[in-house]
Amino acid sequence: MPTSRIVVGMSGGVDSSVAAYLLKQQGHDLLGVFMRNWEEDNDRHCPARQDFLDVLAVADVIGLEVDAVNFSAEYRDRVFAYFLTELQAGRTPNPDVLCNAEIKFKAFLDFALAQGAEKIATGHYARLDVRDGLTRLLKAVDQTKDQSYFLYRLSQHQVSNALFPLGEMLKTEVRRIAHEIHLPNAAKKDSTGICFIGERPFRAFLEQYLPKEPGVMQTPEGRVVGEHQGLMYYTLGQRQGLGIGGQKDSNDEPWFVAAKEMATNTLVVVQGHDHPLLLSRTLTATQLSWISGHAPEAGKPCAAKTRYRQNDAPCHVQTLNDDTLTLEFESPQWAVTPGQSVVLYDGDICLGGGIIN
RNA sequence: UGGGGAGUCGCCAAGUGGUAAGGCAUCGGAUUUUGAUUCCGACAUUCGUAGGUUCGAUCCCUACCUCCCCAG
Repeated sequence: MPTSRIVVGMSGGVDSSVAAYLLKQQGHDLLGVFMRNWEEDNDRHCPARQDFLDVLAVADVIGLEVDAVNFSAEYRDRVFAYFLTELQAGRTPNPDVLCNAEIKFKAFLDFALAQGAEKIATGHYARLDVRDGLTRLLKAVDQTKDQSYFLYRLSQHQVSNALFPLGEMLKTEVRRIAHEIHLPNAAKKDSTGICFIGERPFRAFLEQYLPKEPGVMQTPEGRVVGEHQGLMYYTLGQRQGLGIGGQKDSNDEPWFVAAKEMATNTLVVVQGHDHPLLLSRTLTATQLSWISGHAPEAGKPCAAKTRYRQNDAPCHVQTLNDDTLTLEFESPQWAVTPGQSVVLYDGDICLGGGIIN
């Protein structure tokens, strides 16, 4: 196998560490780069520091040259600003989708190419398959870890310059390798939370940027059952945090967010997981992006995820033009939420998708 | 003020003499590169207060406090 100059993005977690190790084994000219993309005015817990130390420790074990870059300004301007704007509009954005399109596979890719790299690599669980000059994005072999959902917005240029060494592997194998070669972070817990920002109390964090705006929670019939702290703090289908206790003359079921009425600052809540207002058979999406190179044909059966880590649901494209897509599902989908991404698949092939309206 | 009813965990709610169900909420954990959803676990030595009856009371009796309804 011909060796080439590759820059691998390293987060300090096991996945990117093992990805780096595998590339190193293949004999590539490898540079590991840590991205620090979030600066906090007064950060108490600074996991980024520990993460970078982990990267250094891993690099030491596998014999890797490392560097660090900081795209905080880009992240703030291109990802976080959008995140806040969407929330203010009452929608539920997925910042990680944008983070991939704007930071990891744009700012970072540009940086790597400028360093003379041929490709960048990451620890994403997804596969790439080049065919007829087109790079196809496929689901990971480990279906439980598949992250193609987060990558659907990449362009052919972006994806054709990427490598995903873990796409064919199971997470359990990755952990095993990490232990076998004695990586210091072999047992490190998988990271969760918004990428680069991390896990933190969501409401308290957002209050720093979006002031509270309390209003009422009411049923579709108009009965007031509580008070909310601001519509931007809630997402459709949310159960936790509503604080609605037992009601007189009511059943025992929990309450869920069914809708946000921005005009009246009202949170509409319904009782029961299977309430009809939580289900929808169709959706429309805009800001379409087709990683497969072209839009799917209308009427052709495919499958779609309306939220990460959901099973693909059988559906077909009803109508489609350059900027709007309508989908119809075979069975109603739960809590289809504006701002989230809908991603279409043809089997293992990720076709692309858009932002739900 | 007179008559009636009710006071059990933050909320709803069983229990009505034998030593406090359940649900919601909440908290903790698992899962998870989006705030979820889902799953698991924790959660009233105490039943408005003070006495009394009883071997034993949340459950019976008395007084008081509070709330609701109807009269006025």
